[in-house]
Amino acid sequence: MEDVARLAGVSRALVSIVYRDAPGASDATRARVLAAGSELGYRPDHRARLLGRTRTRLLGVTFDVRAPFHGDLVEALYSAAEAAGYDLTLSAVAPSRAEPRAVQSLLDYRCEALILLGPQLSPSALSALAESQPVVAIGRNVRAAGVDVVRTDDSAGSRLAVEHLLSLGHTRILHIDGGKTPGATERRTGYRKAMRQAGLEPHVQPGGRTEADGADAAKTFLNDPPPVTAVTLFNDRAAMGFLDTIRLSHLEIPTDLSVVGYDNTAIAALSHLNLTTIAQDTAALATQTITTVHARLTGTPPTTPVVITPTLVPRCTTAPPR
Amino acid sequence: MEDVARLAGVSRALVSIVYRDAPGASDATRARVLAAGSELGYRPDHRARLLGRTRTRLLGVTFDVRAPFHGDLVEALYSAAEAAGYDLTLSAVAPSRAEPRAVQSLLDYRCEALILLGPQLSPSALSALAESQPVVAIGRNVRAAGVDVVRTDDSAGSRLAVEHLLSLGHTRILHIDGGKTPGATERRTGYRKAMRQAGLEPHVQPGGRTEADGADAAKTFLNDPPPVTAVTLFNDRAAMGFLDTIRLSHLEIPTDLSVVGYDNTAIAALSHLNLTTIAQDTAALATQTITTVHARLTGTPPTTPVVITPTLVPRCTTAPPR
DNA sequence: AACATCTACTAGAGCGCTCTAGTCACGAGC
DNA sequence: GCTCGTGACTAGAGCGCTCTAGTAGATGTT
Repeated sequence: MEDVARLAGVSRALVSIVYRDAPGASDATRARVLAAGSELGYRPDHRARLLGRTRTRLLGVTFDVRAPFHGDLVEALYSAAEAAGYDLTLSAVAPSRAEPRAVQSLLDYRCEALILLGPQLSPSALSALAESQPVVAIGRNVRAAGVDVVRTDDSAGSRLAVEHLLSLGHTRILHIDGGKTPGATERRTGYRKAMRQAGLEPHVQPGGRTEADGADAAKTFLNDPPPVTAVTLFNDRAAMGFLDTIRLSHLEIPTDLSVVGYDNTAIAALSHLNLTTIAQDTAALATQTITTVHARLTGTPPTTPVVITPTLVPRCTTAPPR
Repeated sequence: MEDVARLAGVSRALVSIVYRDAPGASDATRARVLAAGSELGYRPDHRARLLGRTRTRLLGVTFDVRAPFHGDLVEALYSAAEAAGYDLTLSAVAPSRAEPRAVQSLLDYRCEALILLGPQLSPSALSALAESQPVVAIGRNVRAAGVDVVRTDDSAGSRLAVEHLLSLGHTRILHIDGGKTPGATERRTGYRKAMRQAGLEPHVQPGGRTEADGADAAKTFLNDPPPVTAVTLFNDRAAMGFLDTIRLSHLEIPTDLSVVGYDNTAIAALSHLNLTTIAQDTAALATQTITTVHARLTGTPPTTPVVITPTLVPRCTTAPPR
């Protein structure tokens, strides 16, 4: 910076002004400084820049490197953050890198706020984090003091799935749940409510959130087939594993069995899978998250939980029962 | 920091010493400072800490948020970096966030080096980046001045796949390639060489790197089935799309057709897919990458490309031809 | 007793920026 | 001619650390 200032024949402060696009420099000087800067290959040091400010405009995000849905969400968050003038720093959660570790590394970078995708931390751990900075949990309906929640209305999502199947003429519908995964409870109870409201008996089979869980569920299913004509699963990943295993049996999809996923991940849309699913509105989740964070940071206590309405994406794994 | 120093009755410098685990403080004082620190919830500001140092020990990583293999690699990189005393900062590449953008944001954070997973940038763009800091490309065999390469021996990987199929008795083997994806050329030519060496005629069908590409390839394949008994695909994702579509046809896997993937992603191992595949050694790729970066940063010019040998993971999608 | 050598600690500069509080020159207004 | 305002620019402190140089006191050495 010093060098740029010298080359342009101005003070360091003016270089700062020019690079911040702040008022207080004539067009001629501005051009001269920028020319000097690019000649020397100068780029302002982002960290030093933040050091002096109270506001860093840096948001920390934890995500699961293995969850395709998290990938979609991260992408949406980048756009939403940029639009609001925030910067994102990512920290991955993986089998060998637990969530507390991922969070700690974000804290070291003095993020202004923490955005946690489907956090598995206990409510008390989340509250403790929320004491030092705003914390937003996406996709998990957690009640923890000081923690804001932005999520999809999973109960409504399950209802959409059930109603879609009802409208096709199904009456015996099974739900294979997500176990303890964030959101699983809501999707399960949403299914139960929708079934009861239609005067039908709900049936829930334990499942999980990975392809392997879905495949296992399919084996259990095939082993002693319950008298159902349709299945709703916790998410697309599980649905994928389920479908793959079912295809190896004599059952035809959707003729013998209709299947509905959840999340509308990129994979569900693939022509060969063509999975009927419930779409979470990632763009809305992302912008609402940033809005919430911004409100917290600027002193206005935000009203959460923010609940986004999902939509049904009918594709080819659902049809009227035989 | 000031507050901690005051509470512990010492100078700021001593607090620094204690938190850096540097010599020069008595055990008693050390304990007192740490107690004061935790009472006040003090955590050193990572950014400010790096500011004064020439070495930041911060490595920037770009990865594709949609590629499961990148997820595996990121995880391995975290461990390798930590073991060598480096810190990682991630920057995602996504449809709405192109690679140059991801790289720029890393540069703003003054990373000591850039680690690019399967970069799509041109050699000249890569060289330009390498002028200001070390650049390592993982998984793409690119020749660009100053750019180090750490990759799997993809040619050997393809050979492994072909030899595995030969040993089962296959002679008519098709390769569905990865188009312009990094690594595709090596896998394609490796296949061709192995076939010719066995006195067989290579057959290559254009493909791609996503599930959709694999599914499309399967449609083309089924439309006018070539007289082959086995198929090797560019990667597991394409293999997955391919398999899903093939399963809808009359063809049985592996009885009528053997299929080999590439990458050994978590999905390939799932019981329902059970895909025979070529495993890239992510741990080795990661540690070699960190070693290379470290060598560059400490002045020793590293010898690259570093080429890691892949291994065959036989599972249930390959069998002797009918 | 005089000096060297440790250990435990502190003062203060410096990292690369931004920000506040100026200075200075020029022109407008009365 | 005097003030006042304004645009263009600068000096210097400060952000939260680390690092160098140095002090004070205890211990060892001859």
